[in-house]
Amino acid sequence: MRIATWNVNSVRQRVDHLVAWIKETSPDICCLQELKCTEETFPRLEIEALGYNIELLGQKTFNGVAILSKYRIDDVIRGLPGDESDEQARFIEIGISTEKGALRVASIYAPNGNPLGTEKFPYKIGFLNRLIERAREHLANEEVFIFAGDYNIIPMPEDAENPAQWVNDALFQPESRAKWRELMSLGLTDAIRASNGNKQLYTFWDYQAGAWQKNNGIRIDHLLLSPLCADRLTGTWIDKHVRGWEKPSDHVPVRIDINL
DNA sequence: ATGCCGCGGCGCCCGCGA
Repeated sequence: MRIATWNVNSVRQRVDHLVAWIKETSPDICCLQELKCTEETFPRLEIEALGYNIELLGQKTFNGVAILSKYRIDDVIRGLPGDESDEQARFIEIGISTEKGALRVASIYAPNGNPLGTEKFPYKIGFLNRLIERAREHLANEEVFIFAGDYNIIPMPEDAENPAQWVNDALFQPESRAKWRELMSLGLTDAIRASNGNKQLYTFWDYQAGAWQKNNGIRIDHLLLSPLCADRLTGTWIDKHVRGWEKPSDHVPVRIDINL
């Protein structure tokens, strides 16, 4: 089974790229972030024509997450549990069934958290705390799951071409990185790191200041695997070439194969 | 340097992203 995540930075702007990339890579399940549209304006027909079921949590202008699935979707959770007052569309989770057992997949768009010193940073940390709690519950229930998405965390210095540039940024704050370690210490596996050692690999290049041309990237899009999922990991890819397409997203797709 | 670029919107500037 092939599972992917991609922050598309407006799904309506990116629908041609999305279709082309799906035809190239044929993911079974695809998590999307930053739809920047509502349920009503999501390009449903174009995606359904490729054979996908679609579940999404939309929002006008900002955020928005979706999961495309070639498998029948058994159940859906819209919104990250733990804060009824949170109105931002940043989390959707589905359950599917395979011959080898059930799988849960979440599409996550963690808050950016900038600028520091505003309410945005504690909101980011609060969101990550709720995500940790969600993972803890799944582990306690012995669920097989994948938490995929834009975490807006640079886990380690080797996850940035120029780490010094990020020291005063919410993405690389000690508190953000500590939340990442807290997730890892639950027993989750960072799929890209598990199969690439400490190699410098990026998933995001800013539109500004020629970041792409200089390869001034960061790795912030991650697939975190529960223990049984990690045991079944057979391959990982970062589809970097997509960043070179005409009018690209600033993020590229990341995908894995698992023996499920 | 807080902008550089790109996105959406009761749009022609502004907030937001990372």
